[in-house]
Amino acid sequence: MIKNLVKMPKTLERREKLRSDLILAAERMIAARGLSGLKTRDLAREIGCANGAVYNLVADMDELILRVGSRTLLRLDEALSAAESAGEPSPQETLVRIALAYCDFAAENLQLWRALFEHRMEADKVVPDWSVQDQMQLFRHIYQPLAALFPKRSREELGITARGLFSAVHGMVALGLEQKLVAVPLPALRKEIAGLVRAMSDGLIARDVERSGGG
Amino acid sequence: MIKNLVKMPKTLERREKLRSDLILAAERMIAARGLSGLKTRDLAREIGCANGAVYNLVADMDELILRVGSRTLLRLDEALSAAESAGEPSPQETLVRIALAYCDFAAENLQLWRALFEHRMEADKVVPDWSVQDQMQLFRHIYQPLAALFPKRSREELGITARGLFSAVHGMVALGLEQKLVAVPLPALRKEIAGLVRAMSDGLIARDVERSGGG
DNA sequence: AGAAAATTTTGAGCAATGATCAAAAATTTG
DNA sequence: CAAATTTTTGATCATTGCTCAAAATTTTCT
Repeated sequence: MIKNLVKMPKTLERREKLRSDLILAAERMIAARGLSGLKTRDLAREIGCANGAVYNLVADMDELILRVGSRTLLRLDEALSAAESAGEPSPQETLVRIALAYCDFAAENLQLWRALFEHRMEADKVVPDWSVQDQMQLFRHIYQPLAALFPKRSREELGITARGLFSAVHGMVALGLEQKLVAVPLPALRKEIAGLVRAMSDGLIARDVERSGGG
Repeated sequence: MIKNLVKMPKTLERREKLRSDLILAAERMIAARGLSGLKTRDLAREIGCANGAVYNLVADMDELILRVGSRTLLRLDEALSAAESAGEPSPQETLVRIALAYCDFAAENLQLWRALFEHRMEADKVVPDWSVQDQMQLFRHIYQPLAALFPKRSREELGITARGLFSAVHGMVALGLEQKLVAVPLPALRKEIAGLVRAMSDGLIARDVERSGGG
């Protein structure tokens, strides 16, 4: 029968509250014990419902992990936004600040940040659109300073450069924070990143000038 | 009782053969179905032994995955070595060739390459030394051309730069081959990588000159 | 309000999986 | 060849994500 959408029945209210509790509990659990430490039974106990009830709130673990990822991406986005506008407006230094903010966020939210990249969708299931959109937002922070540095480049070229630069920084952070390869002290890693970002943008500018005129 | 080490009894022979079969089967299985598609029962069936026998050949799944990783790293090392010496000897172009070789290897061995980074040791177990050593070897390819470019830098500084550069390329390959973010066609990715590596080394050289004299 | 209908929650249970270990099989020794 | 030793086996355990019939709850209808 058709639901009364105005009264917001107790059931729906409770459900929304529970769903939100579930996502928060999952977030805490990943932060504390890593993606592989996330267990449905622990979650159910934590939010006070039956094992099976988790699947009334969320289609499966994949969705839950993606929801947590969405929250992590949102916070990351905020951190990058803050870095974008704090400090001197020079595009190069803005790029450096954003890179360092990315590094700091990853270090401070290690497990949640890792979960973003470790998680693999169960075979032949596609990542839902809302999650993909979340991810794409990140490049936009880096896009603006790049556009200022390279006014002649097309939107598409800039997009490619932005993704490349972002990926390079991501790699440095990823391998830098990985204890698998030699663990690097955080200050050293930050210095390394700042140096390479400056070098990359210097190099890109030099090649840009070379290309479009001044020899 | 004390084993006769000369006769190489049938048992040991068989065991070594089985162990080797096991690792090869695991390699094929990861290549075909990804790290998460690796199952002990399938492995046992594949090499023709009982389920439990897998644990006579290998301590646990972690060790097996590390053994496969060791083989993958060896092949990667060979690919990078080949790139190091093929083509013009200019250090910059050598760096570009190595980066592209890394990219190509990852693309051609996608699942095995991913397994190298996806795998996480079970909680509070340490990666054995032989595996760590394998991993460190990779930086050495990039170290030599860098030493040629920056003769004044100390061994330690060069090591840091080498790791940074390697990590940056790794990041571009990792996010570039990840269908999670927008899938990039391989030729475009290679172009992007070559461009950024050239820019990075240009930038690094400029900053080096600036630092140690001409300015 | 109260009974019937519809919905939601529950938790026992399923299937898959990594790992174990007592018993069976094979090998070596004497 | 029989006893002693080692190796292999596969039934079994514990853990998981997930399902689904039954129980509990909520809503609807009179």
